[in-house]
Amino acid sequence: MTKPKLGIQLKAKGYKLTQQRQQIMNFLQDSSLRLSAQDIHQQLKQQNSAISLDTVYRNLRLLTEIGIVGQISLPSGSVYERVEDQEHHHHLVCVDCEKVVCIAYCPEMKTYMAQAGAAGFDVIGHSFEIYGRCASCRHKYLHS
Amino acid sequence: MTKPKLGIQLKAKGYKLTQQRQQIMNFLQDSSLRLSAQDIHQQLKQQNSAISLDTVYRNLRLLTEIGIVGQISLPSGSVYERVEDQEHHHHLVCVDCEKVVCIAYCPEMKTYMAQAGAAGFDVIGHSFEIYGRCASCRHKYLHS
DNA sequence: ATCAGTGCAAACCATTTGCACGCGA
DNA sequence: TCGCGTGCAAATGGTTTGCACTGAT
Repeated sequence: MTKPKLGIQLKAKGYKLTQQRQQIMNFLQDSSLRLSAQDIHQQLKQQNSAISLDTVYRNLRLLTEIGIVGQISLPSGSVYERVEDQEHHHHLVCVDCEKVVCIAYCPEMKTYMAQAGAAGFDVIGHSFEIYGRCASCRHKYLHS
Repeated sequence: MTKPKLGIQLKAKGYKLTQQRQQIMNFLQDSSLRLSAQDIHQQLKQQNSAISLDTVYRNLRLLTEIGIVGQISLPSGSVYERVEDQEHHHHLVCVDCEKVVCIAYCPEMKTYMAQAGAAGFDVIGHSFEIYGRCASCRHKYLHS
């Protein structure tokens, strides 16, 4: 709504706004969920807008590189979410059920960024994920 | 720093202590780095202790399930580290030359871990990488 | 002696890529 | 029109699995 239109952001980087890219972003826009490439492909198919799986992958990759979406790696593959700079956050990832929970952004992260700057690094992005077992999986785990 | 012996931990869960498992753990023990299955396989091969890649995968999986090692998913695959390893550090990764620079462990990271605990999460491991361009690559980049 | 663990090769599955055609600017 | 973007199919690469053999207890 108040953030720059997708088309603008793409054009600024020299990319075209295609139907497929629009559809993918609409999808990530609507849902606050994190979706895999396959999820997106499936669901678009059910909306009668069949776009190829390759294209979904290609565009998720592009959108990730541009910084419009964020990629989260899981043992079974990656999931994606829309990035909003204002609401930057990180994740807890359950190694059993792969549930992903957001944790609040913590200003102390800046300590790391400062070190990066001191090392002469131009920071482009960063990833931070905590892996573990969620409460319910831990319960199952202890009883097996 | 005497933690339970590997053999004991395995036996407690009904698993055997095999040469291969011992070798893999020795490896993770020694190195403070996080290694991929392939890394471990390669390096063991160079030590004249050739164990099959499948076995490395199978055992890393087992050790992860038992909670002896932590698995970290990255887009290019998984890396593993010893769980008790509190003294690990994080990295700056140059997106151009792929140079990796270590940065010191920062106690503020505990703030995140605390949040994980509050969410009922059993922390097994975490991943934190800063992506950017190193000083020399930035120079080249600006002149291309 | 038994059965979990191993090696090998083949299978799997998410993701990437080469190529020819189609569509956005 | 021009060249990026797409679809298709085939390739890739990390990881898993079926099977027969080996080794730890």
